[in-house]
Amino acid sequence: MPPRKTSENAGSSGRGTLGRPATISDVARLAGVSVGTASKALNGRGSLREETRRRVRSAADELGFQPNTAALTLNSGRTYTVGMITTDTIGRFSIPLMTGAEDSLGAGRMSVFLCDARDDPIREQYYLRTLLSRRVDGIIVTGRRTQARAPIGVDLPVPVVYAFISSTDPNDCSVVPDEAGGARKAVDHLLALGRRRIAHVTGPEHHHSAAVRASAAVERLAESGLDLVGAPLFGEWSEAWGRQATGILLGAGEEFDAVFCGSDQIARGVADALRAAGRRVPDDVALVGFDNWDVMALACQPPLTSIDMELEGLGRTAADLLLAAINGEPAPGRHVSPCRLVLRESTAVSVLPGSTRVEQV
Amino acid sequence: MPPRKTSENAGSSGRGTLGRPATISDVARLAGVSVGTASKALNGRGSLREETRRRVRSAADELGFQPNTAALTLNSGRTYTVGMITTDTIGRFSIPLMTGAEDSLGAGRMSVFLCDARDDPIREQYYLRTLLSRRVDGIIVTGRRTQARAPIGVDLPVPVVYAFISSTDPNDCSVVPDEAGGARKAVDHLLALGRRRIAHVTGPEHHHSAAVRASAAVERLAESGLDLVGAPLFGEWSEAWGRQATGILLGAGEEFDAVFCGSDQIARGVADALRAAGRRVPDDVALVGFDNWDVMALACQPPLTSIDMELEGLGRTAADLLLAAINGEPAPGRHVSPCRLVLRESTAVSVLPGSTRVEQV
DNA sequence: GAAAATTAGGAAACCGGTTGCCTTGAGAAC
DNA sequence: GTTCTCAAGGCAACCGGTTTCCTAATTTTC
Repeated sequence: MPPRKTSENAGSSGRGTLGRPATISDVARLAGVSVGTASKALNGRGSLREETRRRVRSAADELGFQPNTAALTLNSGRTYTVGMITTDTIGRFSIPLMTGAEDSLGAGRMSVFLCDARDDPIREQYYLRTLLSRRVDGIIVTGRRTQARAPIGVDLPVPVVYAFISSTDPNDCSVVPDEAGGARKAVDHLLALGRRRIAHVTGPEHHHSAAVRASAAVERLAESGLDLVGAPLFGEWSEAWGRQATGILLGAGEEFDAVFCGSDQIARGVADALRAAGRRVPDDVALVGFDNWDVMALACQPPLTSIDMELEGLGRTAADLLLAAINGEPAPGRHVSPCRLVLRESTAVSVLPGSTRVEQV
Repeated sequence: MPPRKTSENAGSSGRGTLGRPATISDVARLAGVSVGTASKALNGRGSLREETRRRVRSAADELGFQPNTAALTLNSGRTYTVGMITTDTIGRFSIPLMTGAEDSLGAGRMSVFLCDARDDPIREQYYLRTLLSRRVDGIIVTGRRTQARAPIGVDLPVPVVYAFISSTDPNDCSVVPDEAGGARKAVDHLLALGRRRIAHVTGPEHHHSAAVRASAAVERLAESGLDLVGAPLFGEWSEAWGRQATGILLGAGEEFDAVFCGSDQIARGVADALRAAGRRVPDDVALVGFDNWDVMALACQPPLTSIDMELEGLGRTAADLLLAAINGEPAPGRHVSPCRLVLRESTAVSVLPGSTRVEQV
């Protein structure tokens, strides 16, 4: 019985290295078995002689056979792919989140579709449709702000996990940093150092993170019967604002021995302005930042004690929750994950320059 | 003639919104036509009555039908997907590259697989196999350093474009910034300001970018019959090194009226140290950085003139070249794309504070 | 030596689309 | 009334795998 198509397989040369990738038919033909048998041999199914399996395997090796994922998807229904949508531009916060998520997913042999929606709802919906059309197994939604946002879609056919940002629908699964807890840790630390006159400089009042961190700080002080020095100074997330706010603090005449800042950039501005004004950090004024952004915290003079939101861990957690949901074990609700205090010279008088210590909390 | 499978479609409710996504069979059934006809109706093929097309389209809308990409892939051979491998961890340089690439690719209705190889050759090869198994239409390789690297694979069945980094194989397609040209622009600018005693502080001597930028600067000065003040100061890519190098320069006793720095971080360190030493920027010493990293350049006192490598444009170019190669028009070789000088106060005496001007070059 | 049990591997359906070819039916031409 | 034309749409092959079912050959059993 001659093979039906004699046209293409006249020469057996070069199929594996050149031209189109090898298919399982190529493997089967080379091994002298049927396609079904080849499939069984490669997947350890069916009942085959060991010698046959070996022959098929070596044929596959020779041709560099890699199963076509589209075909696998078509009859398993699974794509082993998840979509990751950053609702706003990929930036400093998204990177560790993505890295962490990619880490967990890669270990689970999942691939990641990257979508950058750039704060544009239309792009967001476009990407959502694209991902659904590609039948991703799940979706991770991230963003630059922790503030809750409207769900990206309702009744979606795949599980969705929100990372860093959260969904306004309490039944959605969100993973967020415990910013309030982080702020409390910062104040705790300053209090433990014996500082009692603590000021707070942070970002815009309408910014969720600024508001949460500020009120947590105030609350923690109140628990110790203390007040903030002045009101929280709301401004921008910039060094320039840090410098400016320091001027305001110094000009107000009220003494202060510590400043808790809403971001490392602000803290750095404060540090520069304090130094320019002749105040020593940490001797006269202890300083704590937020974000633990290495570029800022380490370049600051002196290096900055800061709160780390552990974004990479957050990304991993989000991915793990998504994998669980894909496997039929969803964990709806807000999952809050703790922040970590990172000690550096800006609060520790006796630490050697350049060293970094992490407090166990 | 009753339908063969009566089991599943007893109730017509909810198919579109719940359960598994609608297939073209669902659409065909609802519209009362065959699957083939439904396909033709939705794609504008074949010869059908307009009324039939409308009926099918509205059935598709009602069910929220999105064609299964795996099925499309299977018979077109194309996945409309490209892989993006960052050879080292996703970072500050990768982001604009990715954003730019994603921009061009998204416009071409391609999706992007993100792979973070973290400087690990094993991860790199793992991801490469994964991408090939998924039959991506092409691959973009990026990295943190511009230095040429060994090709990620040989005789790959899909086109590859290297962005920012380049391949040691001159037949591969690479897109790289013209760092030497950027350095020349920086020196040009300082010379145009009348500065003649220019120093250079930069990163590690063994780092490709540091070496290229330094020798281009020296060369440009030589063309004007000038020498650098002292030798290039090679160190680290950090603010601390910028401060330290400034100390060296000041201590050497040789006068200088400008410093060209290998990075914005270094430049910022230099600016801080100069100010601490009582030298005014730009009046006494003009300062040019490299990278145009907004966080550094804008927070610097005064804001920093810098060289922008236009990474987002680079990413777009890489994506465009990849798309061209996918469509059968490869453009092998190194493609060098120009840098841009961004003017700020650190070199421009009469510029209003806070404003940014871009020189046309 | 014949019937039963076991094993190895092939044939074909299926996943969800696309497309070439063929059939059907209606209107036009004679 | 019969043949020809052409539009409309159905049928089935195909893409590349997996899996179920079945057949053929071998071995076991009595």
